[in-house]
Amino acid sequence: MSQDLGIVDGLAQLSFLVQGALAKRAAVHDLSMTQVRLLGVLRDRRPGVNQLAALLELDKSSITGLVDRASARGLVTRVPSERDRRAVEVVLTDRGRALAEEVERDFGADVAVLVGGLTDPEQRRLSALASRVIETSQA
Amino acid sequence: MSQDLGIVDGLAQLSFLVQGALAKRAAVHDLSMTQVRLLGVLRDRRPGVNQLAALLELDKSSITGLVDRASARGLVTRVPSERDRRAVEVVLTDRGRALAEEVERDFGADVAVLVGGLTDPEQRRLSALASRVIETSQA
DNA sequence: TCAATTAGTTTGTGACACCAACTAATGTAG
DNA sequence: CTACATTAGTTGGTGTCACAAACTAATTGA
Repeated sequence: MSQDLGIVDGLAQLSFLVQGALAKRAAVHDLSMTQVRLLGVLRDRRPGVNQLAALLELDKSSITGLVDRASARGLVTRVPSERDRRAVEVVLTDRGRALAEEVERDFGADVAVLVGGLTDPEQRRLSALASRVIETSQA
Repeated sequence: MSQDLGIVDGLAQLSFLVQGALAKRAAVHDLSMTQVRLLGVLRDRRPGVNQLAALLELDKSSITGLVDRASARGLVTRVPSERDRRAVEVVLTDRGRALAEEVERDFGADVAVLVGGLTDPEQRRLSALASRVIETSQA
């Protein structure tokens, strides 16, 4: 049964599965993948526009519209920086935080289903291997 | 060191890593993620527009422009169906196939680097686990 | 045979990506 | 203490890509 796809196709297809699940959960709340990443990144940071551009690997001009739309929905706000009158800090609102947490919960349920065919030890092994790969990439 | 992120964050972050690598390799050739998926899907199929929409989970009206642009670059062609004069078959050209293979090779190199921190048996285990998850999702 | 269905395109709207050019504030060299 | 360069962020222009609704043309079926 379990036709091994090889590491390249396996990881590629798995990534499409996972991203697809996340995108669908996000779409329920009219969030694009980029919006999800924005909310995710803001959970533990209050970056300026330029830092945000670096974090999301986008052009800074793309950030303006992204934050505009999220801000129009009350998910984030622009707080003027104290030390630099040119700069702003982009900050998650309570509403934005709540929405991020909701999407995260829903997505977690999807992942549970996805890996439901694996035994608990296998799930732990997969989690550990994924973590190792991520860790490597950060070095 | 190896802080386990848990299965949810682990798979999510891994999927962003993998998709990011693929997107960058594709961007070198001015291919969007959707174009890559189009080329990938056409490797072993010659679907009509509606089937393509189902495969890519897009609206059929989105397919028209997608195929238009790929066709303008000589990557795919529209072949009129023999049996149904309304229908077309979207087919990969030699150029499209060559490009798809090139992107696949480049991306394969990225994956090799990504999992380079794992031993060979670990890589096989990861590949097997990924394959199992994918297989489950197809049932 | 003729109404309903199906295949695909067109039109219009919006999100989102880029680049280049811009304003305003900050930094720094002389 | 200016004057110039740099930095933060926005604006405007272009193109891709997604959707929905309306359309044309061919096919099906009652």
